[in-house]
Amino acid sequence: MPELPEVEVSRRGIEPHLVGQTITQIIVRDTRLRWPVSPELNELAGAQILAVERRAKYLIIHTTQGYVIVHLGMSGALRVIPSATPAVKHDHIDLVLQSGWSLRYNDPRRFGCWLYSAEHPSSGHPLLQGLGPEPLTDAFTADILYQSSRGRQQAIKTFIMDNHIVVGVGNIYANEALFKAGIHPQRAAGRISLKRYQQLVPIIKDTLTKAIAQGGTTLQDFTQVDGQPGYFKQELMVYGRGGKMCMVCRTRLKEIRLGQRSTVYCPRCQR
DNA sequence: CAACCGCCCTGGGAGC
DNA sequence: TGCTCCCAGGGCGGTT
Repeated sequence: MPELPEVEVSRRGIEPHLVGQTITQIIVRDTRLRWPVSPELNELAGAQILAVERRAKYLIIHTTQGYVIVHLGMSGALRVIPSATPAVKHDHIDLVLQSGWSLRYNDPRRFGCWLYSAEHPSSGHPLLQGLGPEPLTDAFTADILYQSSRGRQQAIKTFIMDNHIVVGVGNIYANEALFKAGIHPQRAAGRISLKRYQQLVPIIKDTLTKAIAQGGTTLQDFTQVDGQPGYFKQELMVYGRGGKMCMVCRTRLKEIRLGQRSTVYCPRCQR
């Protein structure tokens, strides 16, 4: 399940294969993604790819004829493969390149999207409006979290997963970061001190950075663009370990549901 | 506005 | 072995 690290790993994987290439053809085998695949994509044949950017969990492919917004949803994966490679089940879209290679999108659950935007989507596209800061930039600070949380009763876990507050922190990394910071996931965001936010913010950055370096977290679906799994799963301290022993204090980890999401924490280490 | 909940979807695992 | 049920969850949109 792609969160920010997995999307960034995908971006880094596809970028060198895409930038400078001319698109010779777009093959859309199934238009039924989260929203119907933009028909305008068919007109990108002949366009040259200028850059592959990431904003939150969106990838933005810059071309000489507009922009493509790609979201991997829950189960989307991008691979770069020789163009003649036969398509398998759930291979919904190919971006065929002049190099003889294609960018191929596979998405069993079809929660992802491929949308066309004539203008850069950061300036006006509804999907990218109102997003919070990127967690791996200097714009994401303890002060921001502290200020925007004052007066809020919302649990800290759903608070840091809210894209209006900070983007890209999904369920896996929210669980992991709160464990490392020793913060109980149900604690009201508005009742956490600046000092604790000053501990939490570097931990979030560190967790995401480390996950990127490991190639992301592979649970079922995610693979890097060469098909290799990510290795961050080995680093997980709480996610997917409900009922097992805390790796730090050997207390049994608790599992609850918070905002419809499975939440695992150590009742002793996290207060 | 804050907070919550339903929904979209398929594969995989558990249970019978 | 094969069926049914349930769960995974990002993020939009609707409701309280």
